[in-house]
Amino acid sequence: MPAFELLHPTVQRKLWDMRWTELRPIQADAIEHLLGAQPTDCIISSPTASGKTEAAFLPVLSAIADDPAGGVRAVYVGPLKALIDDQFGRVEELCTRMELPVHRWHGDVGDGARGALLEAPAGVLLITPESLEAMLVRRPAQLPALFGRLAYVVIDETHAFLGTGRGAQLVSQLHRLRVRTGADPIRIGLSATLGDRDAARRWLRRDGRPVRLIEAAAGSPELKLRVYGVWRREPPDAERDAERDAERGAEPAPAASASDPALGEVAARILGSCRGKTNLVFAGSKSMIEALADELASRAKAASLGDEIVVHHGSLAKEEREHAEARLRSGLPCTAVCSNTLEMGIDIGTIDEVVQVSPPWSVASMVQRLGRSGRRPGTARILRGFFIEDAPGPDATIWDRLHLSFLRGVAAVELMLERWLEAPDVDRANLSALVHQLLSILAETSGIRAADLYPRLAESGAFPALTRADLAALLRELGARDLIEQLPDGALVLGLAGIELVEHHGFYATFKTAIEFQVLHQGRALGTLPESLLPAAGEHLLLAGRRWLVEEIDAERRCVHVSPSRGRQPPRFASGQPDVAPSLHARMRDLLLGDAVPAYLDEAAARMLADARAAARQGEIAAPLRLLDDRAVVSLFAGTRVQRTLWLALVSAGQRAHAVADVALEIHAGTSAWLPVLRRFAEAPDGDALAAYAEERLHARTAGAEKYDEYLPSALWRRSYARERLDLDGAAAWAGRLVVDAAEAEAAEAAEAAGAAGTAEEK
DNA sequence: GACCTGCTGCGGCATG
Repeated sequence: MPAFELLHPTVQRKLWDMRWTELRPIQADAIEHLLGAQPTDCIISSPTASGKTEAAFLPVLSAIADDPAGGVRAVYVGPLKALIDDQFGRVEELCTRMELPVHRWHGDVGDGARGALLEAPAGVLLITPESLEAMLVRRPAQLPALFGRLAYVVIDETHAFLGTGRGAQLVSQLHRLRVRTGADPIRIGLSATLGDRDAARRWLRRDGRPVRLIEAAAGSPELKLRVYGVWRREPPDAERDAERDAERGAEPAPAASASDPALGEVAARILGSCRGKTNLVFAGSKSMIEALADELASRAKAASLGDEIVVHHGSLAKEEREHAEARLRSGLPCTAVCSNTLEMGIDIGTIDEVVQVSPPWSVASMVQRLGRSGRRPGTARILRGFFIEDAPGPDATIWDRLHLSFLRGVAAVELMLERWLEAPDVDRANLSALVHQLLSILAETSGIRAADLYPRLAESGAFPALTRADLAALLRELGARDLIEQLPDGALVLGLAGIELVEHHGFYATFKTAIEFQVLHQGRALGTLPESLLPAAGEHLLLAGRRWLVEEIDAERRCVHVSPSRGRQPPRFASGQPDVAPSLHARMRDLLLGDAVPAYLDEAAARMLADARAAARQGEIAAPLRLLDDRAVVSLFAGTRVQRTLWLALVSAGQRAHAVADVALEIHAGTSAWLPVLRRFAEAPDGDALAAYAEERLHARTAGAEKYDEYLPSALWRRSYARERLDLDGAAAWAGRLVVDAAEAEAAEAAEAAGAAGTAEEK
């Protein structure tokens, strides 16, 4: 039967009303699968704005149209409140002719709307994982009435959940709902970019039931691609000013106007190609976003362009972000300087050009960003990359001259063109999320026997590596910390510390956030800054694309009061850095050692590549190991994890080694010192020992760790660190290879020395 | 130099 015929009559009428002339192939496939004879879980994968939401909701609404009440029949889980608000409008529009209520529930939803759902649960509910968590913890008795008849769960932006603690939380929640209410809904994942299809299916359902993959036929609109190299020839103004001040013996001016000429040049060129259009400019950091937006805005103003420059990132107030989104949708010329907050499917209308300033950390991220343009039929996707590199000065090292950041950008473009994407690790242990779900289950059940707890966690599929012994060790640790306790009848309940944790409103999220100060202008929220990097009163601050003077800091209320000003100083934000995949590093190395010049490089970028290749030849980067007089240089380009593992193997054995960016190592000792270390490591890599070193000496368990890592038994944390942050097999293979290379080099050297000695004797 | 996501219940006050 044709897909349209399978739809419920009211849904069909709605499509007539909306003057749809045909269903897209992905929608027809989804309808035929979900309304066919054997509907199963499925993943619908197709580009952004290709009608994925409708592909899921047309069949779901059809299926529940005649029986919409007696509980929520379909749940939509979204990773962002803004996305939920957008989708709420779209689903409501689809439901206008139907007697089918649509509800939304997240932190900004008022009591009235919440009451309406609780009073008569029915229809569709759009919700975040955190709000679902709050329901599980606070309203366990109401769950059967709310979700007992749940038939479908739609998970939007599935790729954002894969392999993350938040993803484990969501999968665990679905299992908990099933245990409590008996409902076992069909799961429908929606995604634009999937690096590993089988992994995505395994993540969605792990009990062996089939998961159907419904994919749009390959074939994307034409891609117009250009990569520009930009040289930073001199230090930024701030540095120069500081140096001049230092020479004069003066205090550095607090209101230094930090202007980076390279960023200014990028801004001028972006305006040149983007003026009069609607564009997204992705920059590498929030600090750079603000600095670049300021450069763009002052140039647009000086040239009297009507183009508006807006800003969008995670440290801006909701009102500021909504202003940017509305302006993008308006159709008036607009350039948004943004972070990955605009990667996901929030409605921002049609985008003409996507600009990437400084390389992204992953290929998947770049693909998501590019997916934002070329969505109008017949238009091309346009991507411009601007990669800034320091012009090498007299002190530049080989590593400076390799232009690694530029190379990472070009390598990411190359992999993107080959349709390669990073694969998420969906089999990871998710220990921090495990602690979170364990405490949450104790709150939900007000007590559960240990024998019932293991299956509830293990059978959820959220914690694939969990053994009974691991859980027992974890329970002992949590008991010792008063987070849980065991009653005389054997039931596990929350302890005093556990109750305190669960009752705090910060409990519901699996991720942690640093303490932040709110930035206010005349009582109006602009955004937030981390407590650890606050500017002082009297200093300047760029935020939300405008220039401010810090008037006063109210530590008690955690507020920074600002007023408009002319001085500019980019804000600072603390952050870690993600691990780069081995494939991306490998491609950087291939680029260095190859001789092909991609056609999309402009003249300066081609020059950068040529310079980097010359430096690579001079530095003998092709050789994995070079023995110099006072040190050994190891060129890895093997991914951050291999580098971290080898570095730990050396320093934990007392060697002086240090990392060169994340692609190489320098060992400051003779081979007689470090060769035995690597030989032992190659033969028997001991992940636990390396993790122990990282835990005790580098405080890896607190600094940069996940939210509840601090409550894990040491042994459990170490095993997961070794598995998730290190690459033991990869590093052991490298160690073995280096041992062989070093032995060969030394043998060659000895032979040469012997030969030289022989020649000397002959004389 | 380097990303992002989320949040309850209740007391107190103003307003119709």
